[in-house]
Amino acid sequence: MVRPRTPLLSRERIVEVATAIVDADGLDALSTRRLARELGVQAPSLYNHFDTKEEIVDAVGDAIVAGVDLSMLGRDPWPAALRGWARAYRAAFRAHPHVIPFLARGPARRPASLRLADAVHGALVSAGWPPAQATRIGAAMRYFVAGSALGSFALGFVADPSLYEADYPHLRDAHRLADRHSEVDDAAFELGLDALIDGLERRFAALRP
Amino acid sequence: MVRPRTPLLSRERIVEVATAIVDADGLDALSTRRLARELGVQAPSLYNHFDTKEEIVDAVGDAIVAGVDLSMLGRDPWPAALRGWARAYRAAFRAHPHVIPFLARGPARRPASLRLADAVHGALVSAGWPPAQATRIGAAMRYFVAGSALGSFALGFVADPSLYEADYPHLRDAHRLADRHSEVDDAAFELGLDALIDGLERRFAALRP
DNA sequence: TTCCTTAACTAACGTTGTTAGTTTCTAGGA
DNA sequence: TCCTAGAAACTAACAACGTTAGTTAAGGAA
Repeated sequence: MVRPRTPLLSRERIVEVATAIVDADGLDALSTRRLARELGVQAPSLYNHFDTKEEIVDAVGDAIVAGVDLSMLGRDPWPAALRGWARAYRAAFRAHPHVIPFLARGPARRPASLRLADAVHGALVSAGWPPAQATRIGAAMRYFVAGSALGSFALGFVADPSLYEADYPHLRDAHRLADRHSEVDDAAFELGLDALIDGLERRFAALRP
Repeated sequence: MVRPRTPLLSRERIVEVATAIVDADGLDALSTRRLARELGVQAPSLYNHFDTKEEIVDAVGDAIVAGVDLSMLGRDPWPAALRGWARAYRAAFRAHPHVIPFLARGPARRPASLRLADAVHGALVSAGWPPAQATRIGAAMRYFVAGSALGSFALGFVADPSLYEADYPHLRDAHRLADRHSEVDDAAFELGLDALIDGLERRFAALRP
């Protein structure tokens, strides 16, 4: 087949199918050949729309970040805004867990990630935080949210009690974590988020004595 | 060459050279053929000692986690212990930055990671935290530390001012972050860590009114 | 109409992780 | 001491990977 009447591919369609593959089977499952096959096309055709495979993954990441709600930033008081944004950010990540190690590399030149960083920093500065502090807060929040979305803490433990009994006495009940993993992870996220913002509020209060 | 008098390879030597390659040139540079070449051997010989390449990277990761100092846990008061442990954990990660995307990928099934989780949980419980809360704190701390080690926040930004000027007004000075990245990341880590532990201490105080 | 660009193709290259099968040496038991 | 099992290296090869080169025909502009 050559040059069809109406194009078979578009950047949008490629990104869409690539996201589906990554969500279903992980980042490693995304090969140019499989992506092309699911698009009804041969692999090299992708290079008419993207220069490299990495550029495709970049676009997938950007599409995900673009879905994060930022409306609370600059509207709500900064602690509530930060809390709401962190929840929205985490929710977007958890919907596509396989992409996180990639996203965690930073905003690079992805417009949606830059827009997000811009909104967070802007909200903090206009709330009264000194710019240098606002940068640190944005970074610290990203650390926490990315880490929490990265992988389940609770699912890291096996459901087999005998693994822990002998060698890890304090993990005696760890085998129960796998069953309640989303509950445990959610509670840990909320606790950490509360504690973090609590600590920031105290620092904010100390700013203007 | 066949079956030499004294073995050319050992798990230790393989892990050692693999770590050196990854530290020098990144995870992608670690191929079985290059690893074998630097060990003076052919690639398939590695499979006499490890079943898959992933197992080799796993062993590299475990060796790194095994190097984290845990001595403060159960010795120092819990806030100081938590702070010291988080710093040691992050320092171990930052000494081998290229391995982190991998460590971040998989859950903690490695013995060194289990030993670490055991020590953290034990220290919190014997300090007086209810076990359920201790689990959440351990998780939240891991989120933060893993996220902070995962990738530099500051290095995520490009050193080219023109990228930000037009579209991202609050990121006007973001192009300067790359130069001072370790300073920025260190300060963000310390701020977040302080705020987090601060918040936890308030919750601890509220535990026994 | 002519002509450049676009978007598909086929074929191929060099690398990758891994397996199969072979050879030779070592270690342990009879 | 001899025999055997298995360990540890090898060579050869496979399928899959990302990517490039070169080809072809349709679309759009002049």
